[in-house]
Amino acid sequence: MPQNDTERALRSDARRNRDHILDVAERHFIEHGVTGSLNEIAKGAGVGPGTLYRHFPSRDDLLAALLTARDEKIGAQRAAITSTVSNPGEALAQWLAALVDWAGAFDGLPEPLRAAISETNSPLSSTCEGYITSTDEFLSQAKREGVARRDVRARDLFLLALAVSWARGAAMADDASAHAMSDVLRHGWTPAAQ
Amino acid sequence: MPQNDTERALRSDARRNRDHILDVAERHFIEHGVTGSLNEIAKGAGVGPGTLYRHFPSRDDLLAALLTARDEKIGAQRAAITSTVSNPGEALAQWLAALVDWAGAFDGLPEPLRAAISETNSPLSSTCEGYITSTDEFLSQAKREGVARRDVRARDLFLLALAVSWARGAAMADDASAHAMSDVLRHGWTPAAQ
Amino acid sequence: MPQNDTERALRSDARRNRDHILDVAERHFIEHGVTGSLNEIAKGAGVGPGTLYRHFPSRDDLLAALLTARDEKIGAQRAAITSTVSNPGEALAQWLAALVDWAGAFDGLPEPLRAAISETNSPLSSTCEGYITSTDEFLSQAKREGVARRDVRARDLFLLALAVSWARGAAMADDASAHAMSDVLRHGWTPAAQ
Amino acid sequence: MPQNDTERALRSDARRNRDHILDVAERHFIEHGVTGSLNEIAKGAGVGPGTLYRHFPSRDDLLAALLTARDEKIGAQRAAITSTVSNPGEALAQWLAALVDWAGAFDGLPEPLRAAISETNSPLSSTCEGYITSTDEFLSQAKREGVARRDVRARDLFLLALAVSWARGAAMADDASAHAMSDVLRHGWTPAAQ
DNA sequence: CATGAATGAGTATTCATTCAT
DNA sequence: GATGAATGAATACTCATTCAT
Repeated sequence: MPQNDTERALRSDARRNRDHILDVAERHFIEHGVTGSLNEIAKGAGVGPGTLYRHFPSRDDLLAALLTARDEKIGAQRAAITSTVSNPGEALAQWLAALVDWAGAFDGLPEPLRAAISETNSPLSSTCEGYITSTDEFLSQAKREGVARRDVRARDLFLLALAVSWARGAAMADDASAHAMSDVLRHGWTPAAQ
Repeated sequence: MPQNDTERALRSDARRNRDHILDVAERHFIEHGVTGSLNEIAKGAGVGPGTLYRHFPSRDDLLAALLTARDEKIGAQRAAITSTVSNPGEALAQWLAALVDWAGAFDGLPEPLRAAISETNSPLSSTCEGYITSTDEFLSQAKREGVARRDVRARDLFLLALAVSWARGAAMADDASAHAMSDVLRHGWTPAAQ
Repeated sequence: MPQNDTERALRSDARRNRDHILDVAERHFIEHGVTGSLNEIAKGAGVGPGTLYRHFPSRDDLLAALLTARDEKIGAQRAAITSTVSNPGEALAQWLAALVDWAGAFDGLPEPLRAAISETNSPLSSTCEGYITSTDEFLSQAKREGVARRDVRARDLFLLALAVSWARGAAMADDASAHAMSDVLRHGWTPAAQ
Repeated sequence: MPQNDTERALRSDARRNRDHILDVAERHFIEHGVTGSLNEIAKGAGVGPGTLYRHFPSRDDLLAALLTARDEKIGAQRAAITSTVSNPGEALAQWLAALVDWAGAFDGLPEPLRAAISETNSPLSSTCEGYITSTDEFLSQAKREGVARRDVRARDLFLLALAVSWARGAAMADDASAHAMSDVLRHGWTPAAQ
């Protein structure tokens, strides 16, 4: 029986399907936020909901895959910061700004990310842990140089970056606010020279 | 003594109903978060959905009423801070902490509050505006005394308080994080003595 | 006891209330069609739904009262036709046109009118019967003069007038159609000279 | 023989479901009119509301499907008229009578049909358009033979057929009226020999 | 592996009507 | 006689998830 052929075809089809689903899902999440209908995504990708479900058993799996695809981008940012920014304080600041942007990729993305921090079962957990680790590297370096407070923890900074991203999420359209909040994150609302 | 009760009821059995609905809604929101079923609340209060709808045309109306009922509490806090805390920086810090607690009354509450900031039509809008004004009073005083940065705006601080409250949400149960985030909000992650 | 005074006041209030309700209901029906919410009308008139219900136990009672108020207008039309149009065929045609307009006063009005013809219990029944009688007068005269077919009945003509009004009801915006249908009603779709 | 049945089911259990829904819907609409509850139909068919919704996204879709199933019947009537009635006037008359019957299949059916004429988006629109076209064919032929007035339009005749069907509705149960109205439609209320 | 039909609980919302005040 | 609070059945519609084909 020529199943060999069939199986190969299926595998390549599956791969193509998976990638296509991701493309469609990304567009859908950008347009409708992360709570958009999964069935709608399946329909948009030309597959049945069962196929979507097979590839991504939950919404978080889909999100995790989408974020993994973006790993490269923020990874490049991290490398660029590491290699070009000598001031560790500035480096941490830029990294946190990158995180805020990253979590703002889709409307409502901060929510499942926050949830994933507390639930080790979520497919987004490892994603978050990875970025918490990165944050810790920048933070540790900053602490060593004395430009970050010793009592600040990487996990909290990551969570705050999500929070700032969440706060931005509103139909704010106010760039000033966005910057101001990141600024408060860095310096607090107390004056630098006090 | 019983007549007193009766007279109140005579004036309006609706009053009793309304209060009862609010009680039930409060319990429901505490247990199931602000997205809990309104019909369930009506059922729990022993009234038809129409009655709930008559008193509170939208979920936000219900939330606004619930928060108004708590006005007294946070108002008292504000008064206490004003009268007992002489340091304006500390006063602002305590006020923001009170706000974070306030927005954490129900799971998911920060979300509609954030939305209400951008929509002038929401019944929660005036609630938010009131607290933004209070924040501005504390902030202005702090600026006058030079213990708050001049480029920080009350609206952004309020939004950040919501964001911290949001970040606290879920099964965080980590008090250290909660305090740490409020602390970062005040001082940033940079050392005080720089 | 000064109930005499009170009763007089109530009566005059009631009268004013009734008239005011009718005014508001007319506006409401014109804007929202005859299926518009009765409670909304009560609210608009500044009375409780119970008051509306007391004056007009059913929607049809309200419609009947509204149509009675218009009796004068169509009555005047009838008188004018009778006194100025000598040709009985033309008179019947004009009367039917007046009926079509009358039944088109509110969106959806033909529906309860049609129902009222078959139900003797409806408050609209007597209204309809009255106009059927008027139609019969015009029709009989036309028959006597040989300008109306003997096998046509007044009730059917009235019903057809309602039907034409119903057909117009759609967002037609097509005056030609409106006239054409009335014309078919008079002459049929067969040529006059055949 | 049972396999035949099974194979059909294999090809699509949905087919059986769809047909069953249509059967139930037809009975329901006949008994309760076209405004009957869709959920009730779903329940009656033993399917969830989602299944009904999947097959027929809107009430009009369901009606359109039901009418399509009757296409055959009225199509046969049209063919019979065309082939057996040589007099084009009589042919048009019979076709219009067939339309009146068709639109009277369910209580309240004329209403959505009328609405569909003005809305190009309705699933019933194409159905209506088709029958307007058929009407035009009969009408044009009649005009060519001089037995229909040249200023009568097919769309208006179709609408009038709906109107007559509408007028027949409710508990009329008066066959004489029904015939009379169709007759007026053809000849008007003026005598043939004038 | 893919399909997509089916599920069916769940939610918000409306409104004529009643009746205690 | 007036009020208006309460009723509560009823309806349309959604969507994650399953599973027979």
